[in-house]
Amino acid sequence: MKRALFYGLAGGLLIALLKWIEYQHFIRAYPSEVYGGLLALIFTGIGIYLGLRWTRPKEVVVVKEVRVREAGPWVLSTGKLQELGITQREHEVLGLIAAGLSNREIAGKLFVSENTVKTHSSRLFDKLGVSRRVQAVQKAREEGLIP
Amino acid sequence: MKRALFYGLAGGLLIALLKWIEYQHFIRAYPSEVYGGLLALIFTGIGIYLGLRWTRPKEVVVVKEVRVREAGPWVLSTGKLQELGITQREHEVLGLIAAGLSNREIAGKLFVSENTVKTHSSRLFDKLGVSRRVQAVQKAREEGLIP
DNA sequence: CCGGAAATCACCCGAAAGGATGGCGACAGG
DNA sequence: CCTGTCGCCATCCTTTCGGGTGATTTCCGG
Repeated sequence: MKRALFYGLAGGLLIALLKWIEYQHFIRAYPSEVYGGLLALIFTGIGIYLGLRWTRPKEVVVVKEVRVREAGPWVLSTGKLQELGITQREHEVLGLIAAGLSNREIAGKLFVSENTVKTHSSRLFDKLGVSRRVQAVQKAREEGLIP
Repeated sequence: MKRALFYGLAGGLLIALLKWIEYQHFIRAYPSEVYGGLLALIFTGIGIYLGLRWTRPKEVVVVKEVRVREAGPWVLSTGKLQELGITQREHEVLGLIAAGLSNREIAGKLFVSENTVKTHSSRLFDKLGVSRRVQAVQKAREEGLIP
């Protein structure tokens, strides 16, 4: 729905723009240059957006130094995750919260909106039974959800 | 897989469409439209490529594992404390922050006002070179200021 | 094909946290 | 005595968080 609107608008704008240019006789003076250049720019932008959007599912792994105690390379407690009903995305957000990132930074890193990060973290806090991020990090560490 | 099929089909359809258009001599009637469409397609592709190219490095999988021999029952790094110029009170506040307490709770526990806690934590963040409490906890743990 | 889980996004609101500045009393060392 | 450090408190302002509600899209399994 939203996408349709977006494309509709973009298309409308494009057409209007072209019309205007046509009226300015630019199109007759530099037909392919102006027209093509604009198209190229606009669609390059759209391409970047689409590329980022559709390839998102590629695994996003955070560069992180894992400090291991001699007990071994730390193992994620998958059981706890399921027991608490924590989804991958939530777990991902948890990791970034523990890394000290703000919601906005997390949103940037995951290519989603800040609102999304907030819902994720809210649900996360719920499932962990905490109400602040520092507590969440503490709890998660205890439960073996993060290194 | 499903997506690949979809794109394949879409591509096929597009080509067929273009062929049909060509056949209808549309190319002669509306050259700019066809030209623009092609440009759009091409630059969308280029955009996708560029978008991926420039953002890819950010999600390269680099799991750096640093083995550290952290044997004993943890010892406070007094040196670091002095080096950073952290006072006892600030260190005390740091501990409570790491315990997941809010400024108000810390104030209650230390019998001081919330404002005082805030100045302490502010200075603490300054000395630790961070700006959020989760970061402070993380940093402090790295430096051996808290268990 | 339907229903539910998961992920996404939006908007609102109130509380918490953080930054900047300034003031005040105590106490130590030059 | 003067200066510096520390601890304490306040006020103002901005940003960040957290909670609540509702909606859409995608995908999976029955």
